[in-house]
Amino acid sequence: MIVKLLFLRFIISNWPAMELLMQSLKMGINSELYIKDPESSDLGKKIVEHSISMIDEMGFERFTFKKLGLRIKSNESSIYRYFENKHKLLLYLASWYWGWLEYRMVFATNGISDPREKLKKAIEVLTQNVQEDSSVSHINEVVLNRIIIDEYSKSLLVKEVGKEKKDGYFIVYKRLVGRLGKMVEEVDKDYRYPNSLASTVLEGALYQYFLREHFSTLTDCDENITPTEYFTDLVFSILKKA
Amino acid sequence: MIVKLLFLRFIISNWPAMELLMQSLKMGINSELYIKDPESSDLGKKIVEHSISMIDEMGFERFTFKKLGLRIKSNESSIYRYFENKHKLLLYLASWYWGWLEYRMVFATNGISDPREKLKKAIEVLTQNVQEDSSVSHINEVVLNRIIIDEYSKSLLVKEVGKEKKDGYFIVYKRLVGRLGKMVEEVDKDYRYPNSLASTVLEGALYQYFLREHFSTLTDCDENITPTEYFTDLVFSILKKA
DNA sequence: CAAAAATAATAGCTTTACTATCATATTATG
DNA sequence: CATAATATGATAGTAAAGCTATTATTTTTG
Repeated sequence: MIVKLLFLRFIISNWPAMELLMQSLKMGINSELYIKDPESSDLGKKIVEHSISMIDEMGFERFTFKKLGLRIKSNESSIYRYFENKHKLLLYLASWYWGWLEYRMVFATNGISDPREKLKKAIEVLTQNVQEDSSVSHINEVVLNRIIIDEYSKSLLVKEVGKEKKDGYFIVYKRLVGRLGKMVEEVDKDYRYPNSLASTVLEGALYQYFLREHFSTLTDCDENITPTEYFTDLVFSILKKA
Repeated sequence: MIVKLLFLRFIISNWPAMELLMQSLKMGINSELYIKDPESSDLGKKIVEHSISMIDEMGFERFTFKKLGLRIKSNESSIYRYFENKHKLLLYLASWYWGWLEYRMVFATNGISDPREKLKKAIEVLTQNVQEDSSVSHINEVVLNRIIIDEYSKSLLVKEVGKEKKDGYFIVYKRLVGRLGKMVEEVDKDYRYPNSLASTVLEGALYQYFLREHFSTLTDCDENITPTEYFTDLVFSILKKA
């Protein structure tokens, strides 16, 4: 009884934050990434939910809409009414992921006025690997984080797509890099490469996790040393001391 | 006449170096990456040569052995006698590329005794983009560099392959990161993340070139600022001063 | 309840990623 | 130089991927 009550209170107290999160996430994701908004129906949510777990299990190349249809007992053709193809679906998942990270970062750094503390917190949130499946019911953020580590680079590769479209697909990521770059500038106005540093941290953190998992000799990160520690040290060694 | 003579002298004087390069390159490349050594025949060389240009033109996913066959007026099935599939071919090209860079790096840093100067030179060679089609006749290193920037991450993604095999496919790259890591250690024995820094520099340089080309707002690199400059500054800010 | 919208079932098409077989060059060697 | 070995080419075929189209059946909603 008490448990239930507590649970209820939790839901209620978190409702506005959750709403805000969903708002902010949906706002960010470019509507050209989907044909029909997957958040708008049960089937759509199922598609997103199970595509995440299937890509994690079998890897992006072996994942197909046909297999997904079988898994969720729906029809291949129905899935095509939500996403043009699996590449767009991956872009959608990636946008969702970066939007979610952005939200958490903004939230976590919100009250902090000292630029160094703020940047430190931001790096922490952005380079930590996700441990808890927290906010949105049908999306498992832990698994999503794993597939982003393994598959994100595939989403970038876009010979087929024109500059304008490409820009749209990556607005969320671009905005996130921009924010981080700004925070770097706040700490050291004279540093000449804030955007490069920001993109290096975001991409580099994924890469270090990838290496830790698949090519451990290429990284010093392990159970003890985290990518967060490595990049925090890196960034604050580079920026001039206060 | 004078031009011809000079050219001849150049070839002759470079012959041993060239031989050595070829040796070192072939040595490095894991023989499981090909079925039949492409260096051993005209057809093999053609396959390598034209696969590079075709991947550059159309991107790795659109590139197929059938199309390559058409281009070089050979048969799809003949190509399959050299490479198991296009993914292995990409791994072969990547190994070749890293081996070539490794060779140039070792060569360029050979005489240098000061660890800082040595590391600086290494970073220069490893992060510079390739401007001249220099050493091996049938391989255009400029174009190869371009496809590595765009497609290298695809070669890494290896859900299908077991740990042991994977290690074999990437020996050259691993050795290169190892070498660079060692040079970092030589400069600062107390730095805790030499391998992570080495892998960050190699991967990060490719990424900065990629961004410069496709998402220029995410980087400060442009015609004036090079990834080499950015990473040189980064590395030497991190390592403790002499 | 009827119309509209969403989903499912089925079929079919083109391309990719191969494998297999047999024919024909090319090269090596006795 | 003959011939056996080897490399390459031509052709065919298969399974799966990556779609599109059509029609039938639910489900939603005004």
